Amino acid sequence: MALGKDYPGQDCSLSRALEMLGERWTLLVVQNAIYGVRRFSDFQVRLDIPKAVLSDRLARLTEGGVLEKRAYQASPVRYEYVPTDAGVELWPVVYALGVWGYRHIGGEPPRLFRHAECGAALLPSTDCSACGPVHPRDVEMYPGPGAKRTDRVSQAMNRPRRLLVPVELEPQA
Amino acid sequence: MALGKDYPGQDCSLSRALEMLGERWTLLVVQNAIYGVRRFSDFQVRLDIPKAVLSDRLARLTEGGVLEKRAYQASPVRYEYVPTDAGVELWPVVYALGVWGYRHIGGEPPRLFRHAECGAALLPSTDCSACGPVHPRDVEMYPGPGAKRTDRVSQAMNRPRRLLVPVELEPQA
DNA sequence: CACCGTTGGTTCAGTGAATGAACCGGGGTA
DNA sequence: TACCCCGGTTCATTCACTGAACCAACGGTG
Repeated sequence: MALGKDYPGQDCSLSRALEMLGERWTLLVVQNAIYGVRRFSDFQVRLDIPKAVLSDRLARLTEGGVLEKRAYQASPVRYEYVPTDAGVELWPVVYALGVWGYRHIGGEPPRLFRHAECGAALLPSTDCSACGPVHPRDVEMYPGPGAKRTDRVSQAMNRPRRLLVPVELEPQA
Repeated sequence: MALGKDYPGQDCSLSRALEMLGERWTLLVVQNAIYGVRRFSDFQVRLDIPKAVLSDRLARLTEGGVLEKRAYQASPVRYEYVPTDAGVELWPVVYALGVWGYRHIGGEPPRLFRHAECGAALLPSTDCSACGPVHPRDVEMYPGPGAKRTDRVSQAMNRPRRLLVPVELEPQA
């Protein structure tokens, strides 16, 4: 969406945010990063995203300070992409858009969220209905009736789990 | 972004929301509709958006139930686009993305927001720091240090005003 | 040693979408 | 009559997305 062609002349914070996040796939990558997806191949499996686009999006998000790229092993060197603080602060955006999609476009919710400390559901905002504002690390995600994907990464995410905790795959059968 | 090419196989509410809202310009159109912009030419002046794209976005948002198109006069027939309830519910999304853009990309905020009843600023969420959740119609917007646009529509929006109230232009000099 | 699998990519041709300029048509207004 | 406003449509060019093929480093297997 952006890539050299910005929203020219806009004085708006929203347009600046969309420069970074508004391209196709970008916000889905960020969402999955918050859900704990870390590795190139895991993003690819879960999103069915063309490799060239994923490569571009990860690079731009890294450059823009939303994700951090780091080697999690040497020889062979392998990379993971971890949300920065700025990335974690996109949780309200991702959640609000998801709630809107569920409410106004329909279908079953594929994932539900509750405050891990007290078990209460989140509001339409990311606040806990009992305790108020909740950091995403204290949010537990569990599968809802709309969960349909069967790839290995999605399966690993189908157990109740906290946000931001890295997804670990089962060793392959 | 979408237009026949969806996010195939995604079971996610976010991807469904992005089908409707994720194309270039779409969220900026929604934002301005919430700010009170109503007419084709006013969107165009404020956004510097190509007419063909604006036409497409307004049609898709109307079809998707985010905006309602209605004639505000006959002879000559003239149309306005007004946010539906579903459109108004995008206020938290628009606000959260704007806050993120301001915090993490920088620049001065072009607009500030306060709870009209009590005058207190909004939190990073759309809640009032004193009173809790606030409907957008009770939010007052006023220009911040980053307001730069000089077109007639932006000028008309530079007085403190409630969200959702239609922008009325001064008769031209 | 040859070969294969995994991870994390790049390259490239084809297709679809955005851009910006030109044009259009129904009414008012001078 | 001529001109302007509003709300568009059309079209050639440019740009981005897609999907398939390819690549390279390394480890493991026979």
